[in-house]
Amino acid sequence: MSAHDRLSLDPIAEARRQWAAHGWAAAADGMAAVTSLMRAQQIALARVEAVLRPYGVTFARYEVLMLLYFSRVGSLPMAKIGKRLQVHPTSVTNAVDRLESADLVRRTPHPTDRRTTLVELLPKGRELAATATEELNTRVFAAPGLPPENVTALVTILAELRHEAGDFSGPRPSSSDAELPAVDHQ
Amino acid sequence: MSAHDRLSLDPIAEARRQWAAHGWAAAADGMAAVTSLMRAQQIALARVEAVLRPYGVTFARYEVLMLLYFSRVGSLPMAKIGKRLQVHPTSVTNAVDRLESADLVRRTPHPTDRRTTLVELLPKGRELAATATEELNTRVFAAPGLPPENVTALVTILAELRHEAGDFSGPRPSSSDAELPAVDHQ
DNA sequence: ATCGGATAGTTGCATGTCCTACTGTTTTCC
DNA sequence: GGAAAACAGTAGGACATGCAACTATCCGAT
Repeated sequence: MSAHDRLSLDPIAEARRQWAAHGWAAAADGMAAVTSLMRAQQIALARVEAVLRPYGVTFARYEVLMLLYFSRVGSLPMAKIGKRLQVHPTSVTNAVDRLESADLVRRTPHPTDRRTTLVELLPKGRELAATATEELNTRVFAAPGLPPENVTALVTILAELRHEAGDFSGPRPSSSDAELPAVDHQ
Repeated sequence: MSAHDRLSLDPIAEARRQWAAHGWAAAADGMAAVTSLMRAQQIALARVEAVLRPYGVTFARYEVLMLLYFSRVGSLPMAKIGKRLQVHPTSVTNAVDRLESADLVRRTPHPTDRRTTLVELLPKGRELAATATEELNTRVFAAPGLPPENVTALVTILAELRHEAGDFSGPRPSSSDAELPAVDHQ
């Protein structure tokens, strides 16, 4: 993260220009979109982690915590966590290892299936989740640096991208919660 | 990456619901936006890296290559690369180390400033850049998994986010190349 | 019942990113 | 001029992520 030295020109717009100049106009927008995604994620992640740092957790671990926080029982199998967060099983192992070291969660054997390990949210973890969320909400999520209508549009567009990538098979998101973002092309 | 097992419901929409249910409605959209960004970046990166893998480079290294490819002289100072790509100096060192090992670039001393190291694109690197770009363009950038108008909208919205985050000080992107995406909120 | 395939988790390895700290250079300013 | 500040690049350390490989367990088809 950290915007080491502000540039005068948008580097992505610059790259887009280069793409067009080299006869790759058809791919210029796609390139710009992918590159923007990379950078925007970096920015968003940096903001979130800045808030979470004092709590001693990263966004990845925070997500695990919240998943458990929302689950009625307060515990979930590792595999289910990985599926919900859409990350590799090894990432779950890593996150849970660290959360366990910090006494925020605990591993428990599954009562009937000896293959699966349950991750249980401990009181300390539950409290951290609640407190950190409050702060994240006010300092980042409630003020993401975009006008509300663009936030919604962003979510909708990315939902379509995620759906297209096979993240979930449910209904196309565009038609349910929000409307398809209709961009006014001048 | 990898969409390990497709879920029936959109996990982010699910989280958004939970947020609202817990009295955090004001932050729900922001949370969804940030989370979507994380996942979308993962998806985009995975697609790109899948194409680049046979070439033996990652997206980070590819970006360095392209920067040099576009520079007239074919060489740039490390610091300038870091600023353009908006990454930490140590990341540039890392990428250049590997590119140099693969004989794609070469480090040269700066003629007048002995602090700076120039990175020079070698013929092999130039060729790889051209070939890989062709394939990336056709396999990813030209078909990013979104309708063209949404790709443009995405780029515009993210440009605003990046500008807001201080990535560049030039003109607000929304008013120059593309129009402000006007989302129809039904 | 049993064997083969699917599942759950872990470990080892490679990568990228950032941060902090440190060494040289160059520039700035008194 | 000369000291202080800024700048360029690198080394070491902490994390997260993914892949491949491996063990243990469960499940289904024969």
